[in-house]
Formats: sequence, structure tokens, C-alpha cells
Amino acid sequence: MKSKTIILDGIDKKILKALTADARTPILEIARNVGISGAAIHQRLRKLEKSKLISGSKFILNPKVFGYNTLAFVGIYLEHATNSETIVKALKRIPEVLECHYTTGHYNIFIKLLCIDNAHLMHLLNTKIQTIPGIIRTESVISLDQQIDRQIQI
Amino acid sequence: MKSKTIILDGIDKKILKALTADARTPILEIARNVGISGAAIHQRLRKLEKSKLISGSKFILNPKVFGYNTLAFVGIYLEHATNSETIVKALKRIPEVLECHYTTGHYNIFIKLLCIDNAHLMHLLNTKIQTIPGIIRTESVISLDQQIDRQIQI
DNA sequence: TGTGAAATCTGCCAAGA
DNA sequence: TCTTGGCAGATTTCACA
Repeated sequence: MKSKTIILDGIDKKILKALTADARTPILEIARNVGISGAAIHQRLRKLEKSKLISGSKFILNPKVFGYNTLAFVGIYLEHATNSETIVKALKRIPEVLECHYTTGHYNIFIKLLCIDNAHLMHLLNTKIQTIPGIIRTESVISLDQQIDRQIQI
Repeated sequence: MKSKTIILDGIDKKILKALTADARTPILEIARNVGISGAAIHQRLRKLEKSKLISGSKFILNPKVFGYNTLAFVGIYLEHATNSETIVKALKRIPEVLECHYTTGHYNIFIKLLCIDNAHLMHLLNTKIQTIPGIIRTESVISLDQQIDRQIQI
């Protein structure tokens, strides 16, 4: 039992399906739907958590209610000798940066930005991002409408 | 009370901060930290839910434990006369597609893909995505490592 | 908006088949 | 790995300040 492939049976899948849909689903409610006791569900959950398969739970906020309407992806080109970690550190300080990836291909770094509107995006790029030392150029793709948003299926 | 800007006071922010960090934080625990009664927290939560500010809660699965290690962003070029909705419908049937956006700029559609490895990604692109009628060409950016992953701050 | 109290439901542990 | 039993604590509602 040193290294292990995790094998999920139907019950595990049902538990995960319920909790990935709504993290506050009562365990006893799942137990009723699945047909085993709450304590058993609880034991399985502890197993799943130990296996790192579940990495947490979150309330999902709706950005539009806060007035955040412009989602954009920005590819970043760096100078050759730039220390990427410094760039990432600078990007972390910008709250609008939701994701940041080191990438292959055209760009060195690729980020996802959430802004109030296009003007806010432009302002961010011009005054906060393109001014970071080491960043040469950026290329933006603006999302007009998001059609799919989900996790891996189980 | 027809249209309303939502004003969050310090208590609302503490509630949201606790629940966006861990959706299963007990309400009474938040109540203790904030210094008001559990019933009051409950009332505020109902208000926040009604305002659509909270759009749900989710358990976060760890894709790496399932063997999913390659995250990629793919820009898609469509033929001019293509009905985008048909394309999106086809993309929805591919479980590896986690996000899908209509976009401005170079691409017509932009997606986020989660695959087992690079071979799986290539296979997906060649056999499932580029074969969708209307798709002319795709351009991929592969994430080597994700450094930031978060929601909007409150 | 807040509180406190009451009724009900959950979370979680232990012991055992 | 399941079940039962049980208690502490959580959720939820309500009348009232």
C-alpha cells in the first residue's frame, strides 16, 4: 500500500458528484440517496481527502454582481534573460490576475484577467502589466461570452 | 428596492472570506469569529444568495490524482459562415473541454483543455476537435506549470 | 438587523459484525 | 467496509427587541 492507483466505485462517484455540485450537501442526504449509512459516507470522504483527490471546497462568487464583466486571456513575452519568478511575484500583487501559467509556444507566460470593463483592462495592461520590467509585449484575447465552465468529469 | 447596488459591510466580507476559503466552514464558527449570532449570519447568507452574489459552492477535485497533467489553451479559427452554437455544442460533448469562450481578436473561440499528457492532447486535437466541421485551424498554448489560481478578491 | 430559545438534523466517533 | 448508537454541535425558524 505504498503507491496506489485510486479506484473509485459507484458510491465514491456519487459522493463526489453531489459534493462537486454543491459542497454543502449534507452527508446524510447523500447517504439516503446512495443507500448506506452516514458514517460510511464519512469514512469514504476521509479516505478521499487523504488521497488528495479532493483539494478543498469553495463558494463560487458571481463576478458580474460585483461589476466585473470583462474576462481576458493575455499572452506575455519576456526578455530572454528575465527571471520569471519575479514576474509572477509582480503578477500576484495584481488582484485582477486570476490565473498565471508558464507556457510553451508563443508566450512565456499566460494569464487570465478579470476586469470591470474594457477600459479597465486597457488601463491594467498599460499601467500595471506592461510596465513590469522584463515584459516586452502582450497579446490579448477578450472573452465575449463564456459558454462552458466545469471541472474534470468523474 | 427595484435595482440595487450591493453593499457589503465588514461582516459580509468575513462571511464570504470564510466560505470562499472553505465552503463547509460551520456557520456558528463564523458567528463566533465575527461576534454576532448564528441566526444573524444565516440571515445574511440568505440575503447574499438572493442577490446572486454567491452562485454556488463546489468541492475542488485535484486533476493530477486522476492522472490529468496537461493543461492547454486552444484558440480556434472558424470558417466564416459557421454557426458557432453548433461548434460549442460539439465541444460540450468533449469532457476534456473545461472552458469555452466566444472571443474577439485572432480567434473565434477559445477553450481550456485538460488532458492526461501531451500525447492525449495531440490525439484530442487531431481526432476530436479539428474534425468538427467549421473549424479551420487551432493554435495551442500548453501550460507547463500553474502559478496562480484564484477568484476575484472581496 | 439584531438576539435567544426550541426543534430538528448533522457530523463524527467508537465498537462490533 | 459496512452498521448501529449516541452525543455534541450545527442548521433553521420564529417571536421579539
